[in-house]
Amino acid sequence: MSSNEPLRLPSDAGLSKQRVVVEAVRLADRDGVEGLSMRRLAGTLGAGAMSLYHYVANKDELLDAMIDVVFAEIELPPEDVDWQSAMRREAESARQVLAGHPWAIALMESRTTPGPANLRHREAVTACLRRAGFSVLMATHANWVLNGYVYGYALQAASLPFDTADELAEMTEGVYLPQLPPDEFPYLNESATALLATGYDPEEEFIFGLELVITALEGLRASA
Amino acid sequence: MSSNEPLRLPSDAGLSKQRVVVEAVRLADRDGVEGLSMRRLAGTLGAGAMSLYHYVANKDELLDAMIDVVFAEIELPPEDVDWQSAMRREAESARQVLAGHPWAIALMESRTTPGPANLRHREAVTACLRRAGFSVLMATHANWVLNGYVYGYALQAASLPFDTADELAEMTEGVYLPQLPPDEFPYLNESATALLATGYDPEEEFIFGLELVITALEGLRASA
DNA sequence: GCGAAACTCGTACACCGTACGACAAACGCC
DNA sequence: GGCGTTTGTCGTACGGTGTACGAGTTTCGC
Repeated sequence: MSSNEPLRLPSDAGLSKQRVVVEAVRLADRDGVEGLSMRRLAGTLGAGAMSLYHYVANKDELLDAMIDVVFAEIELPPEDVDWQSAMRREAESARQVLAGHPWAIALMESRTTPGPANLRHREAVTACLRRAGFSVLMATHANWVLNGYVYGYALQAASLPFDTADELAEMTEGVYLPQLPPDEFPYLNESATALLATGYDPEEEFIFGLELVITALEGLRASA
Repeated sequence: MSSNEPLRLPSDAGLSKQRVVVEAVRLADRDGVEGLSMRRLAGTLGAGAMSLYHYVANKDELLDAMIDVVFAEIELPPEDVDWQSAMRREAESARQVLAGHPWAIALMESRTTPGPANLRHREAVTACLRRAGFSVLMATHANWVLNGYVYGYALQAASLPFDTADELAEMTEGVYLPQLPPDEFPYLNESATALLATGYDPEEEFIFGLELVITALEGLRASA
């Protein structure tokens, strides 16, 4: 290096916790969370590795902050519609966001302290349910079921190595079906074959389960 | 080290892929997956680190195998009962197993190729549903919903830093409630307070959602 | 008995998170 | 202006990681 001036990269305007975390999210989106190292992150920010520690206590705190950035991207349930529409919107938004940051799902397991965006989000969902007439207990149940379904769906979707229906068709034909001989896996074979013929839309699949859950919850809205 | 003989630890009877993977699971259960290193694993097996690579191509393959060991622990749905009872048993077993290996949930996201135990399991579940009268399409839907709920519940449960109702009460009173001032989080505060008063059983919570889903699916059993 | 295969593992390399402390720039205050 | 202090940067170093490589040993088939 030639001089002692900061040597900023193109879009650089000084570091900040915000900038560090956002860039970390971008890096994780591109290379996965296992490709995210303090040195590489610092590199893309045009800084030395140790400079990051001025904005983040350690890598764990960085990961926590990244998760909260992801939560902040999820739409809050709108307040001017019935609870079912509100939950649909919120859940679909969550699905999309988690699909865009697949690493976030795996990270959620190990980070135990919810960030501010997470809390704000839970508050808004709980508020929506309570105002719709759910009891405190039933709102807690509903929260568990809805979140469970959304996270679980995202987890399953993230572990599928394709994004589009075409890719799925290719994989099914070329990789999955050959692994499912009809004598050993008759039913899975049948499913895969049918799925190949019918086509398949992950968003539709999500909505199916979501409607199922929402409808079932509506039946319990007035219960204790 | 005094001599050139293998120097086996107590319960040692030679290495094998089985032994390596099972010990890895035990280590992950104790120290979490981030505490699982090839060197430490080799250490507990009384072997050199590089010896493991004779049974496992690399760490990723080890992780895949560990996941499949976990899947193998989950009960298959019994064949001699109605589909609802069978799914209840299977889901409850899955919940227990995943609660016992919390690291497995986070690992599932990144490992994209299902192991043999996983496949066998999916086959058995699909068989159960098909025999109960679900159409191919509806069985696929049901699989997604059920798995989604179970995984999502396990994910949420794993990210809670306590296991017993007592610990939860302590945490709620000492840590959570103080973070939920009534003016900023009125509804979460209300929930936490109620939860503290009523007590709380994670297994009951799980069963609530499970029954909800199973009942809703029963209504679609005869649909296309 | 001997060649080959199966198995073990010491060393080395590139990379990781981060403790420590040296350094420079910016700021508050006289 | 000067000058202490705080704020921010980062080079170096340490102990860890996964694993490539190859040398060593044991076991097995003939």
